Amino acid sequence: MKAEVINATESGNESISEHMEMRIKNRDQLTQLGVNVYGSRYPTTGTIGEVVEKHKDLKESEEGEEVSIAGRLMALRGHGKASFGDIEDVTGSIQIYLKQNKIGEDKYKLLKFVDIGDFIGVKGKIARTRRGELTVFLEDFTFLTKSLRPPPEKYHGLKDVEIRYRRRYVDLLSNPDVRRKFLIRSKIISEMKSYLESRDFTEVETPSMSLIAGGANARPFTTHHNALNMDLYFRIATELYLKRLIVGGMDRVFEIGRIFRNEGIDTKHNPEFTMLELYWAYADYTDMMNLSEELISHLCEKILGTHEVEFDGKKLNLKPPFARITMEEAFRKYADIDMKKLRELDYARDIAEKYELNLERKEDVGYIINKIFDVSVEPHLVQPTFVMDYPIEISPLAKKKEDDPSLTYRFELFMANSEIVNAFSELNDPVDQKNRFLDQLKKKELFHDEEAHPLDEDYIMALEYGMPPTGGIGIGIDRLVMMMTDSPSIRDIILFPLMKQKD
RNA sequence: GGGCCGUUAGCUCAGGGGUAGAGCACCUGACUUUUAAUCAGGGUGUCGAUGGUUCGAAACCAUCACGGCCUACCA
Repeated sequence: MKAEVINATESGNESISEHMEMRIKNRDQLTQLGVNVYGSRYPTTGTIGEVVEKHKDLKESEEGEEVSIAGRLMALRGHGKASFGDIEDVTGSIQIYLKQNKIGEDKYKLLKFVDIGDFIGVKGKIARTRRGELTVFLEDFTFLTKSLRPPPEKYHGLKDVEIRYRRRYVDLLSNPDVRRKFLIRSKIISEMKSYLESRDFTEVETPSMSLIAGGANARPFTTHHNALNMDLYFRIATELYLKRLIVGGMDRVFEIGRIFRNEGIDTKHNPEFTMLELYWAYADYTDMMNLSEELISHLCEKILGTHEVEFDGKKLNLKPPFARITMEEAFRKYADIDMKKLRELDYARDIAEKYELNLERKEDVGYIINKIFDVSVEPHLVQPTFVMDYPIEISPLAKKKEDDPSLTYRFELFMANSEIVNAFSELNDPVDQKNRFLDQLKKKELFHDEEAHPLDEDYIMALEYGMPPTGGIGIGIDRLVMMMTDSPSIRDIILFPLMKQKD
């Protein structure tokens, strides 16, 4: 018996706890009584949420309709020949009441073998108890699935962050707020799609694996295709493929895609994350600013019902228009730094030293300016703010400004001191683009910069066919979800974050 | 990568050289309108792992593993 038990339940080398043994015994007792503890479909009259909604005005003396519902048993309160319980599905939870003389002595005895966490189907009339609680007065119940492991404590839920991330299913089943966050994440993405589709954008899918990983500064993951005997990279951005589609005449495209970057992990970074990239022909970066503030405020209104969002103890007002400031103005306003002077390498180095920046030998003026910006200006950017006109060296895919070729038509949107959106008027001159790529290659050699953009000859060729003036945008979905759900860590809004192997 | 902190029962946590603790959960019994049900009884444990110090280690020391926060890099 014991051997069979272990066979059926062992996962890894873990020993069987007393709690599991009790549950396994209950399962076996039921099986011996001819009960199928892993039942099949259970036709319901609706979800628990629907039943609760439908009967929310039911008076204490009234009797509601007869319902069949299914869910996970989350609590059981025995009272001898009667018992209360709570069952829960994704839409909500409701109390159930079982009385021996209602469902019969034999059936009531089976309750002894029911454990919290089991899935059951129940049938009965809706009414209120003496305390006014909406309750299904059971006429019958059916085993749908036996649970062999005890759920976490009902009051505190599962707190251990390591187990929460490694066994998200336990986190989800015991912490309703976690479930709520992931449902919001899903809504944000689906609402984003329908919003963009309503503006005539077409959703597309571009390759996740290719010979060149371009479109961003990042180190890629590598993999290998056996049949073709070919090394491949996982994408670090969708940008260059999407712009090829603009060349091809798909004037408004977007992709909400998984991106992979082989870099550090912290509260704001997971190796795989999700980004919206969107390209709009005949538009420019001012259109992108309008679009991003409208999109973000639309999502807040539609999903949260408010423009006031609290994140990390900071109150954010996401009602448009968002503040717009050039990088040069931002430097002056928040750090009393003259950005024009920063273009002199020696001066930039001095300032960088003042901020105790580690420059890693990447002594490129644009790079240093950006680093100084990160430490001197970014900490001030709590309310949503567009920072415009980035240095050309760190913006190799953006069109340069006509009145100042050291800058580009690029902006980033900051909220709660974090970058959420990166967008620009796309560079569509193939000669300029090729030179920018070559500059990146020089950086790669000069500074051993493994994150520099690679040269993508096919992309240049595409530009040679002609890409209309285009505005493009990238939105970090994970960061946006973090803001909208007040989640301080990216791991709280990625269902299965990457964890180190244990044992 | 560096610094600090954590890992004790199924879960939430206390304990800090001398027999392993509490609440919830669980087990036994009582209870036909409870809801963090109640009442009476019962601790169910490789104290993250491995070494060391000690008469004696969950505790002290060392190393390792995993995790968290801060920091550095990146979105």
